Parts: sequence; C-alpha cells; structure tokens
Amino acid sequence: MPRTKKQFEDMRTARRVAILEAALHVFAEEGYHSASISKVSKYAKMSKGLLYNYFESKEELLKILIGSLIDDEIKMLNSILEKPLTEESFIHLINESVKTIKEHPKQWKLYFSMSFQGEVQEIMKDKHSPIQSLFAERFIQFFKDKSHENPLQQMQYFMTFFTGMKNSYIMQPKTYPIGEMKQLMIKQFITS
Amino acid sequence: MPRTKKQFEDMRTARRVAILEAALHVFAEEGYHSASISKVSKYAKMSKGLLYNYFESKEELLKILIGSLIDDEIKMLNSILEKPLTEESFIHLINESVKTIKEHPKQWKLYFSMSFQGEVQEIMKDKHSPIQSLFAERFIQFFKDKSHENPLQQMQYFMTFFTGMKNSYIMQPKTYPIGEMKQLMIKQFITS
Amino acid sequence: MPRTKKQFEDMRTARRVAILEAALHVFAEEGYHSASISKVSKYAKMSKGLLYNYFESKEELLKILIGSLIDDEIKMLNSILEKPLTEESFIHLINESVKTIKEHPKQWKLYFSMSFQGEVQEIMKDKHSPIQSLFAERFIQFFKDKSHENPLQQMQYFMTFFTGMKNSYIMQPKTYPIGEMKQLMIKQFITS
Amino acid sequence: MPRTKKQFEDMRTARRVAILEAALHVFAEEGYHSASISKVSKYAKMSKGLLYNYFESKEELLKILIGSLIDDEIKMLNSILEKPLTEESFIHLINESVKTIKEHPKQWKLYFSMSFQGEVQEIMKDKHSPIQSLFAERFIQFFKDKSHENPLQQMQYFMTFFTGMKNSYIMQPKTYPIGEMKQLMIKQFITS
DNA sequence: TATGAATGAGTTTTCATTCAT
DNA sequence: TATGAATGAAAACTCATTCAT
Repeated sequence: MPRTKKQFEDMRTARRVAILEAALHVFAEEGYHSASISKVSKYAKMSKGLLYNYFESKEELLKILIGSLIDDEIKMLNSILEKPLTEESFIHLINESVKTIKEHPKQWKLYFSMSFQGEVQEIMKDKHSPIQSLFAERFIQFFKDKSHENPLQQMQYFMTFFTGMKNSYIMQPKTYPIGEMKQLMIKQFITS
Repeated sequence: MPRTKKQFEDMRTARRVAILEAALHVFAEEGYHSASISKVSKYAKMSKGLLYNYFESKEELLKILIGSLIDDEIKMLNSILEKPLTEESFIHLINESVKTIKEHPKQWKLYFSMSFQGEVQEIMKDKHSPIQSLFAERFIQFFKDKSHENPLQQMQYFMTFFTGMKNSYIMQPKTYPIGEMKQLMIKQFITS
Repeated sequence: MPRTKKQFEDMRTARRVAILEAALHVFAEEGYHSASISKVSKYAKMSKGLLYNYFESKEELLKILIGSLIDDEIKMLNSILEKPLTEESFIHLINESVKTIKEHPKQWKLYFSMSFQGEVQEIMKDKHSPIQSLFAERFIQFFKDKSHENPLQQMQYFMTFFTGMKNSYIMQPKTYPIGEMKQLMIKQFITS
Repeated sequence: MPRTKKQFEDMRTARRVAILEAALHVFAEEGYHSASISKVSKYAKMSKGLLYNYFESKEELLKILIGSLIDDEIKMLNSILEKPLTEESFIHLINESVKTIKEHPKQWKLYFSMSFQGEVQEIMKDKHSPIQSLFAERFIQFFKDKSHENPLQQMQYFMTFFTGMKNSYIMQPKTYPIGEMKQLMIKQFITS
C-alpha cells in the first residue's frame, strides 16, 4: 500500500528542513567553502545522493539560507519603515533586529562571513538597494526631526554602531551583552 | 662573480615579500579558500615550485599574513597601554588603529573574513588573551576615572562601535567616511 | 469485483508496451546512455519502481527494443528469402524494408546509433549470422542469374547503397526523398 | 637546472597528442558517453589530474577530435570545389574522401556515432552549412552538364551511396572492400 | 500493485603539494 | 635556484537500482 501524496509531502518537507539545518550548521561552523556536501549529508544523517534529490547544488543551499534571512529582514524593515520613523518605531526596529539575530545566530554568522566575498552580493543584488534607500531616507529624516545638525552623518554613525553590535554578537554569542548594548544605543540615538 | 651572502639574503627577503603581497592580494580578492596557489604564484610572477621553496603551505601564508597584522596591532596596543590611558593616549590609540586599517585594508579584510571561521582563532590563540585583558583593564579604568557609573559596560559599548567602524570601512573603503566617524567617536567617548 | 486473470494480463501487456514506447522515445531523443530511467518512467506516466516491476534493467529495455526490430527484420527477410530471389521478390524486399523503416524511424535511429558501440553487437550475435549468409547467397545468385560478371561485388555494391539509404533517411526523415531513391535503386539493380 | 622553454613545449605537445589519441581510442571503442575520463587517462598512462592540465573537459576532447576531422574535410572539399566539378576533380574528391576515412577510421567512427545525437550538431553549426550549399551546387551543375534529366535527384542518389560507403567501411574496416566500391561508384556516376 | 524516497558506486573536475630536470 | 609537469586525494554531482510503505 503506497504512501499517500500527503505523506510524501510531509516527508519531503521534513527532509528539506533537516538538510537546511544541517547545511546551516556545517556552513556556519566551517565556512561555506571549506564545508563539504559530504559533511552536510552526514550531519543530516542521509546519503549525498538524497541531498541532491532535494537541492540542486551546494550553491542553492547557500542561496536559500542567506536569501531567506535577507527576505525576512527586508520584510521586517519594510513594514516598519512604511511610515516615517518615530521614536517608538525606531525602538521597535532595533528590538526586532536584535530579536532576529538572537533567533538565527548561525544564519547571521554565515551571512557575515560570506559578505566579505563576492557570492553574497550576487544573491542580494536586486533585493537590497530599494530598502537601503528607504532606510537611509527614514533615518535621515528621523535625525533631521531631532534638529540634528548633520543628519546624514548621524545616520552613518548609527549604522556603524548597529553593524558593530551585530558583528560582536555573532562572534561571541555567549558573552556579548547584546541586550545592554541595545539599550545604550536606543538611549543615545533617541536623545541625541 | 658569485653573489655575496648578503645579496642572497636580500633576494630571498624580496621574494618572500613579493609572495606575501601576491597572496594577500589574491586571498583578499577571492577569499582564502577559493583562491588557488596557482594564481598566487602567477601574481607573484614565479613558479609554484619556487613559492613552495619559500613557504611550507598555503596555510602558512595565511598564518603569516594574519599573524603579522595581529602582531603589529598588539605591539601598537602594548606600547600605548603600557601606562594607564589618558585622554591623549586614548585619542592616539584610535588614530593609530584607523591609520593601520587605512594602510592595510586588504589584510584587514582577509582578517575579518577569516575571523568567522575556525582557522583564525587557532592563529591568535596565545597572542590575543594577554592583550585583551590589558585592553579591558585600561579602558575600564579610563571610564572609571571619568566617573562613569558602569565602566565595563562603557568599554563594551566603545568596543562595539570600534568593531563596527572597522567592519564598515572594510566593506566600503571607498565611500565610508571613517575620518568623520572617528572624530565623532572620540568626542563621544571622551566627554562621556 | 476482482479482476479476472485475463484483465490482469491485458493490463500488464499494456503497461509493458507503454514502457517500451516511452523508452524508445527517450532513448532515440537523447541517446541511450544520456537518457535516464527517471525520464523514461515520467514519460510513461508511472513510477520508477513500477517500471522495474516490468523490466529488469535499462539494458533489458535496450535489448528488447533493438532485438524486436532485428527479429521483425529477420522474419521478413526469411520469408522473402526462403525461395531464390526473383525480380518481383527483390522489389518486394526493398519495399518492405523501406516500409519498415518509415514505420519505425525511432527504433532504427536507436539501432543505428547503438550499432557503433559494443552493446548492439552482443545483442545480435546469434541472430544475425544465419540470415546474413542466406542474404548473401540469394543476392549473389540473383546477380549471377543476371549474368553479372562479379555477383559478390554487385551484392556489396547494393548493400552499400541500401545502408546509405537507411542512414540518410534516419538522419533527415523530413527531407530525404526515400521513395525516389528507392525507385532509382530498384531500377539500377534490376536492370544491371 | 630547469628545462628550457622549448623542452616544456615539446613535452606538452607530446602529451596533448597522447591524450587525444587515447581519448579517440576509448571514445571510438566504447562510445563517448560510456567512456570515462578515468579510462582515457589510464590508456594514456597518466593521472586524471594531468589530463585536466591539458584539456578543460571531456567535452573539449570530443570537440577537438570531431572538430579537427570536420575542419580537414571542409578544407579538402573547399579546395576541390572552388572551381566547378570536372570528371577529374570529381574522381579526385572521391579518392581524397576515401583516403581520409582510411587514414582516420576511429575518428570517423566517433563522428558517425555522435552524429545520431545532438552533440555533434552543435560542434558543426557554423561550419557545415556553407560547404553543404557549395557541395550541392557543384554536384547539381556536374550532373546537369552530363545532361542528366534530374540533377538534384542524381546528387541525392550519389550522396546516398557515398554515405553508405563510409558507413559500411566504418562498421567493418577489415572486410569491406572500399577500394572496389569506390571504383564502381566512380564509374557509375561519371558515365551516368 | 504502486510510489518515489533512499542508496552507493561511479563520474567529472579541482588543486595543494611533490618531483624530475 | 627555478620550472611547471605530474600526482592523488577529495570535492561536487549523477543515476541505475532497491526498499519501505
């Protein structure tokens, strides 16, 4: 008695998830280029062949892992930035970003580690630039509203800190006090 | 007319430097794992065989490139931090760090890109921890002297920004206004 | 209401035919070695597993496809060549051959394409040689009866043309005027 | 003392030739798709890795093997067909073709075996069609000059035989009397 | 019977490192 | 010293065949 269509679909979904998790783990641990599909499949407790039944290539795994991260981030940013930034939504944005990174530290580690090489740029080509303009625009306006004398610069200053916070947390997720840093940042850039 | 011993040594040194420069260029461009020794040797205008006459392995090149960066950084930090931090030496430290990163952007890019993978951790194991304790101690004292209510936290906050600045500059050396950011940072953490 | 034995057998036969047709299509299209069983089963609208319920292996499919072609051809030749060749039966033979190839172009294409590799030779080993002797004998006699001075040679000359006609038609079934060529051939070798 | 540039070049040339010969042998024997690079390199008595030092891919080997055959053939045809065909040049053309095929039977076998699959078409795309028009034109004129009532058809009839002759020789190079067949063909199509 | 997930041996290809000259 | 040819182990990927359901 063959499996029903639903059974097959459930199996496939479960497998896909298992593979993506394994790939994420191994890629984040060893770096995308050093990691081998062999290791990924071993970690996912299946044969290499089966992995290729679910994904076309090693590159596809990377694209999905990073692409989904970017997509979520963009969706979050878009929803918050659809209106001009207020103090409230500014805080909300920061909280959401920190929440995301705490929930997906491996993914973010992979993303950061790849961002120094060309591969990621290609993945994000079309996705990133619209949101980046919006992001810049909203933050500049935000600081302008606060009568900041150089809002563009203040935005860059904020971005610098934001980047540093993410980077630091990724490198030392156990010890870096991201919650405290977040609070300091909020305080600094709201009262500025 | 046979070469003198000194001439030989000079030649060897020149070659070593050429190889390291080539490796740095290629590694930073393509990423350590994707880069091939073949390309490095071509870029250094010599044969693969000769390259192996000067260095044991690809990994050794990486270790030297990153190791020397770390060593310089540590030397710089040690000399500045041998006495307690003053406002002056604090500014000096920041200026020196920015100068270093502007002078060796490829090396720093390589360092950052590798720092997400296991390889670098191993390289720096013994080097880093003593300086890090000193660094922490001096900065905590620095902020304590400024009657900061939570000097440890303030140091972490400072480190966060510092990391973000380096990261941002490496990612966009052409457009990131590192000079301005540095000034803002100095102002913020001195008057805090 | 359980199926009767006959119904079962009919179903099995229909399936076998469907699989063979699918295999023929896919093999002829992509070449035996490049074609995959997966594609065959998809084309036959069933699962791979079921296909293997009907046939042992990919090779068996090939053997049956080519074997049946050869068997039909041999049967046809045998029936025509059971008596000495006359002008009438000579014409009949050619007509039948052309008819066969026009009816089964894919099979012939597959046969030709495989005939350059070892696989086919093995399939035909035992089948071919008896009919070939008979064929040679009848044609030699045919041309001897026409007082040809070198009947063996004339048979080889005829075979050459015959081969060329098949090959040309297979390569360009749309444009090659096989009917005209056949008529010319008949005329040439009958009046010779 | 390192090898001179010339020594290296000679070595490379010799290796290239050895590899191409091995590939030709193995491809012709087993068919391109069944043959493995592993076997080719074994036959050429070298490691797989070295083979890839000389050629980009399995496909490149095929392209070179077949491409060079086609190029030679086209060159030959072009030189003979630059003027209208005479009886003499007609004979010359046939002699040259037969000579070529006798000199490179494996290459022709490979070419024929591949011509039933898509790969070859791509290799010859641009090369073939100009020569084919010229070929057709010259032969049609040739038969028109002989007051043939249907010169196009006669050309096709000739081509059919020509194809058959090549095919037959390739399939049975030991036993097929290509010389005799060639003479018969010349006689037939010249006096026709 | 029927499905398609799963396996594993095999394929092509890459590249750090060694070696003959 | 200097070259680049040569190796071999390992990588990504494919697919005929088997298997659990």
